[in-house]
Amino acid sequence: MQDDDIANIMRALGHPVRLNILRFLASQQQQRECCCGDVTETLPLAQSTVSQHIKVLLDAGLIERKPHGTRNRYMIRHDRLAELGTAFGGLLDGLNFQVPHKEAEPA
Amino acid sequence: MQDDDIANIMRALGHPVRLNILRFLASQQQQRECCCGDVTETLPLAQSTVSQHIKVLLDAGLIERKPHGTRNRYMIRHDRLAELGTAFGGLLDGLNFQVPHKEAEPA
DNA sequence: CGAATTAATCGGTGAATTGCGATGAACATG
DNA sequence: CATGTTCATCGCAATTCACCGATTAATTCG
Repeated sequence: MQDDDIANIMRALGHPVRLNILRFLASQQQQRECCCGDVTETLPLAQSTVSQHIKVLLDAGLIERKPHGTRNRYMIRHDRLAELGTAFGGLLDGLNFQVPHKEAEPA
Repeated sequence: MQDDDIANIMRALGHPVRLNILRFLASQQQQRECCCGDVTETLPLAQSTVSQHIKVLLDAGLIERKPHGTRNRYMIRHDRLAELGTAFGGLLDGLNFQVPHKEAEPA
């Protein structure tokens, strides 16, 4: 992964609302897939604003959209999270620090 | 670490120039401590711009300043990188939701 | 003290981000 | 076909970001 890619992803993660969205998607996706409205309900923001944040996460490749009827279902891209983990580990390694690697199986 | 803190640090890491600065500091600090001018030489940016980027990294707690004569020496805060590694690992863990064990259901 | 060095900070510009309400496309259903 | 639902997208305003040159504070040294 290039510096630009890493920086892009970092910027996508650089907003509390987007962290919340990611965590919400992660917590719900055991049972169901969430659409934009589901996310909006959990936040004190307008639908259009949430949609924008979702777009940022989409562009960063952290989530994917799956159209389903009149609504779009969003899900976390675990493959990309794995990539990110590796890249981030590499970054920290490069800064002369060993990453504490927990071995979590990406379901 | 709070979401806001994580988001702040992510935003600080969300610019290629700042990644370069961090890596440069890391690469040089084996031999010497670097001042703002040293960093500026390695980048196609004005001194004031580099100083701004350094300030962002300072505010995020990723580096520290040590005044030394007429110049300031900057060094990476490995303690904070360790914290960040832990927090980031926790974040990814939270997003890579664990699939419950098949036999783990309470009878 | 005066001159030089270093680098933070100020002021300005243009672009990007964050938020909103409103609009419109896509789809399901009566 | 008309209606309702969902939600991406389009302005729009306010704020922040990235960059620059110029200035200024602090320090060293002659």
